[in-house]
Amino acid sequence: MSLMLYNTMSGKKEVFAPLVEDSVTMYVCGPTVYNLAHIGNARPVVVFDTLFRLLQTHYNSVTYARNITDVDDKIINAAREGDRTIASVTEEFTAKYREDMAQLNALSPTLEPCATHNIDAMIALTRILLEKGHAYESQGHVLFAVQSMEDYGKLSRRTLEDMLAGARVEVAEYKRHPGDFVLWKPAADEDPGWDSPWGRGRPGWHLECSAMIREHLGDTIDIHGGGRDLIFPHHENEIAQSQCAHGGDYVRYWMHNAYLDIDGEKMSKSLGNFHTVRDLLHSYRGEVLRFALLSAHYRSPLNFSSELLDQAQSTLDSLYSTLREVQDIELDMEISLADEPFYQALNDDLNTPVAIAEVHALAKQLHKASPDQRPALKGRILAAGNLLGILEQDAVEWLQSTGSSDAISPTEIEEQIQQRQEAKLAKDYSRADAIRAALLEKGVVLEDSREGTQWKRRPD
RNA sequence: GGCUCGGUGGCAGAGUGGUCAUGCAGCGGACUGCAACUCCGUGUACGCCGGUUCGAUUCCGACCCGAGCCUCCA
Repeated sequence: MSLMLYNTMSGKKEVFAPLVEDSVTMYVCGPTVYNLAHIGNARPVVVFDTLFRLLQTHYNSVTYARNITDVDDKIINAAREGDRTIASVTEEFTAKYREDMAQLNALSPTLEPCATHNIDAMIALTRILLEKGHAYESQGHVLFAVQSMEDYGKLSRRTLEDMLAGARVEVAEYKRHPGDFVLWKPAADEDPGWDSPWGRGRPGWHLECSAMIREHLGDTIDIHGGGRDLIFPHHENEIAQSQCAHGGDYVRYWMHNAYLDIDGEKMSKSLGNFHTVRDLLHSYRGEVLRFALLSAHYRSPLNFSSELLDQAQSTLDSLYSTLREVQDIELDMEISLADEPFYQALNDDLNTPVAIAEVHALAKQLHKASPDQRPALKGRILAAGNLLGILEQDAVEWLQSTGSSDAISPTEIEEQIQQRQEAKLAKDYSRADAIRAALLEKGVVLEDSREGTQWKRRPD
């Protein structure tokens, strides 16, 4: 089964094949650690985590790097405003970022390089670009000269002329061409900085990724991912830096996820529809957020809303209910992934909506299955869940756990169920119904079956 | 203005030149003491106008609407 991926560079789906047999390198642009991650930041994390899982079914070695940008104007500002040190800001938000992403069932990347630990590599790369005539010094800055590159703009499909035509920003006077971008800039004494051949300064944003990729993954990597907005200028400039510094291909497959809308509008602080992952986790479990993010194809815009999250919650509840039916059944994991429709969907450019539809199809089959078919179906559903990063929790726990500490306890619930059972046996249905209604009032739903009564909590 | 990309049923969201996405919600039925769960059934959905075609939501063109990028925003 071959994996098809849409490559932004070609604008087409392509058969994926790594440069080195059985070994894949993937890099995804990570956070600038100056505040909490919002739900939009979570989309690439969940998307590329799913790809990471999928790649591991194909290849023995998958190296996935996600950087931490821990030097940046915004960090400096955040530190200044909060009257705290740079390190305390970056440490706090790096830790919180990792916690939040773990809540979304995102596996840890293989590598998480920090910008500040790779300054030497950035200086080295800048030096090469200067030596090769692709960069120049000007007023303490080192700038990349876009005109020195033949095919600058090929990823975003724009020419230098297009960019000039669309320019709406004042051009800094130290630039030779308006499109030139900073590789190294001078640092004020009170700001973080490193000694370099061009004085004390710090790296430009684009330089970080180029340098860290080269340092940790090599001159050519297989997959580079991130949000659409990074295509220009960030990824375009990475290509310029890396390709001009050492020739050859920099990235073989470029992948970009679409944006999230909130209630049909762009997410922004001024519209008041800005949701941090941490905030949403107060109301929804991480798996619900993940499922919602996977409910649309990664290249389509997704309209994010509380309704979407409620739907995701209901859908997961129902899938977990299905799994609860077979919780005591031994599972059969001897499945042939290549034959699985959900696997085929994922291999078609990570078509998660179709993969999810296939999980529903399996759940439906499971409800109707004879006892001897159930272990295999359970195994197939869990295998799909494993790739999607969902359905990995204990079903009973999922259905019965609660966020609030003042909720009715399981012991009490069991007692009530017992009393209702007695009432039912005595044909005292009004009492039985009263008990059921009282439990429902407390968010507990009863489900009777021949084997007895089961319960679950429903969200408020 | 330039460059990209979209507009699918109440909501979310796949996909396709010619019977079906799928889920959530709704409605009807079965099951149930009644419910819940589950099952069965149920929606003249593809922005607008032309064109190509035996046939278009799917291809082509115009139009309307929306989004992203245009120097550090996933």
